[in-house]
Amino acid sequence: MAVTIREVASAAGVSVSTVSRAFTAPDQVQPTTRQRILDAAAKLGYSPNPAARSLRGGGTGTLGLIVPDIANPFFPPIIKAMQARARHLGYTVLVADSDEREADELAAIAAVSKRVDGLILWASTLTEDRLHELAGRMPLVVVNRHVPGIPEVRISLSAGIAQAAEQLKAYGHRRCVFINASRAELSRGKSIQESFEALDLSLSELGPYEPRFETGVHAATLVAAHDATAVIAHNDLVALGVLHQMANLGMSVPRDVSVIGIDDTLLASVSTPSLTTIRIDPEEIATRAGDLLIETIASTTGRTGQGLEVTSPFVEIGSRLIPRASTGPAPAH
Amino acid sequence: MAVTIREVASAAGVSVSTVSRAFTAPDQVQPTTRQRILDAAAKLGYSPNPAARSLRGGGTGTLGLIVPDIANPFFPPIIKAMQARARHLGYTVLVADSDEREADELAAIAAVSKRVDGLILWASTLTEDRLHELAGRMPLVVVNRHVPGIPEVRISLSAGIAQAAEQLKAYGHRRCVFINASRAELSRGKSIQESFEALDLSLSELGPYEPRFETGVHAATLVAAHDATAVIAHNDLVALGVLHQMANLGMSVPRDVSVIGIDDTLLASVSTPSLTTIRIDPEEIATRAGDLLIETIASTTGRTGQGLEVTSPFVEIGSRLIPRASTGPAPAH
DNA sequence: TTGATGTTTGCGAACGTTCCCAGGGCGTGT
DNA sequence: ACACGCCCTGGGAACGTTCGCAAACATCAA
Repeated sequence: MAVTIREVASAAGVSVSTVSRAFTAPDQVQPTTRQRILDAAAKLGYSPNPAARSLRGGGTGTLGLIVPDIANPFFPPIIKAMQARARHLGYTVLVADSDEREADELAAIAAVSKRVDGLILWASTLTEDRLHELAGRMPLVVVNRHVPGIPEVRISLSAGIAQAAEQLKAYGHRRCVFINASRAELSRGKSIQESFEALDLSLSELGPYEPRFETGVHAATLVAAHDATAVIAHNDLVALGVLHQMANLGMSVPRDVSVIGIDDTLLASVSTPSLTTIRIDPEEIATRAGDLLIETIASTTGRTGQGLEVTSPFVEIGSRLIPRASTGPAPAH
Repeated sequence: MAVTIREVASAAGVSVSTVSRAFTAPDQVQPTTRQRILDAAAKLGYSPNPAARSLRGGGTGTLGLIVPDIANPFFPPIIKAMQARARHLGYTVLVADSDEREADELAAIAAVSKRVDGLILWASTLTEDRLHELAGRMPLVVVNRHVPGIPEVRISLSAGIAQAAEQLKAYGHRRCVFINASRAELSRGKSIQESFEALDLSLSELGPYEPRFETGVHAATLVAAHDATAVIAHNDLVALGVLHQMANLGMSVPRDVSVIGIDDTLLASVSTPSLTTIRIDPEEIATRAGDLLIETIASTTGRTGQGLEVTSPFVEIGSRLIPRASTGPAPAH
């Protein structure tokens, strides 16, 4: 069996209370006693039982993260970064995915909710009412979703898009196409439309389609029909579909057409040609979302998050263009 | 506060024991009573507190999975599949990564070990002694690692490699290159060497390098020097590096040279040209590893895994060739 | 009718921890 | 010398659940 606090106590010749304090409130116990306890604990290989701790009411020390799809290459770096951040703050992260179906999301929430101190819901499919109800039951942070009264992290593409528009403009492009493959109501199209208009670039929108490779393949064949010389895709995966089909059609990227992705996933850096894309920094978003949740937890428990400065319950993450080889000067004519 | 078993008990007019049994041993309680309890529980929104459960000694209902790198595109589909399998069997999965460093792996193990019923260690960096010690303390399954006496899942590439060799042979290739980018002692090279020899194909080995995109880029320039017409890379990522550099060198794939990857990650299916690769089925490996762990847990606890047939503590996962567009006939001469 | 057997239920201890409360020791100001 | 306060420590209840034990009741054979 695992070694308990009691064994450490008798080994150190103190009571269990003192051992407990030696770990949770080190300054309330005399340094010499404390050292004796720590030594005994180390020798016995003691570490506190999280189940007992959380039963007593101390929280679980775990954050829940529910993303649409773990296998979507956009998320793994975020998960990884959040793990790192959370561990640094003494938390563990429990990840699950919703497959973008409400039923699965509810199942995932049910599976993790009792094991975590709070939940980060990424692009939740739940109704606003349900989210409010959930937020009443436990600390909640939503990402890529706006629900009044619930702490939120939002990804803003506008900076990256503006940079993309600038680059295309500078390269002499005039007519562009946006491939909309968003299944959610919040399309990236509106923001793009505005940025391009501001620079006097014509932009046609294709779709909406599903955010799949084949969508890019399909849409690529339509680009020529729009007489466009640049394509901006809903994400890197779709952009790769475009790249693929352009090659099939005997067109050269970026000589004949420029292609821009969104997300800066691994895909973008290893494609041929490498993909110019709009980057959303996974570390930043993971850190901000994690911190926001911990802060929300702290404010409900009263227990203070260790050294986190107070932030607004609304956080915006920026983006920027990562120029690579898939964009270049517009063809002469 | 959350609703407890006591409230359900008084609502249903029975004792807490009976409520507990209604959930954990349904056949020990009279059907009518049981129904009354279930109704009350549903109305109150009761669900058992996992912390209390595991404190009492019932296990945590969680499996730990430690992989080298969550962001490596090979793992997300495996994680996803294991989550699905585990949930189906009433378990949750807690994932962490080791970054292939012993210190980080130990930290990850420390962080999760008290919260899980057992651990799956993927390509562990730990010494055999440490692993044995760990296995003595909790149920353990290792993947891609052989330690006598510890349940193991091994990935066998031989079938896929044989198919690859066959295909290259049939396409008339004679001289091939293998890019070794394994940091572990167990290189994929030996198995490959054997398969190719068996078909009378010449195989030169490059490396060992790090398993990175740039490795492929670098190695590609060496292929011509070996007078080879086919490349088999340590994994898809390295293969994409080869593809990338071949394009830079003005060589066409598969016209001038054929390229084969390993793993069949998302990368392989969306590259241009799409990548012929050796597939390891993520669902199979996740299922087998998960089941093996649950079984190991059951055999130590005495608690029987729900309806899993007994398997040997050694499981081998096969592989097969996924032919795509990066392989083709050898150049005429 | 009686004893044996089986089914359904309740009581209460135990899991490992935290934290409130109280008590003892010691220094300080009067 | 006394009272007061502070620092350090120990005792013990509580968290929500499971499970061994035994009581209550029904069934059935002799």
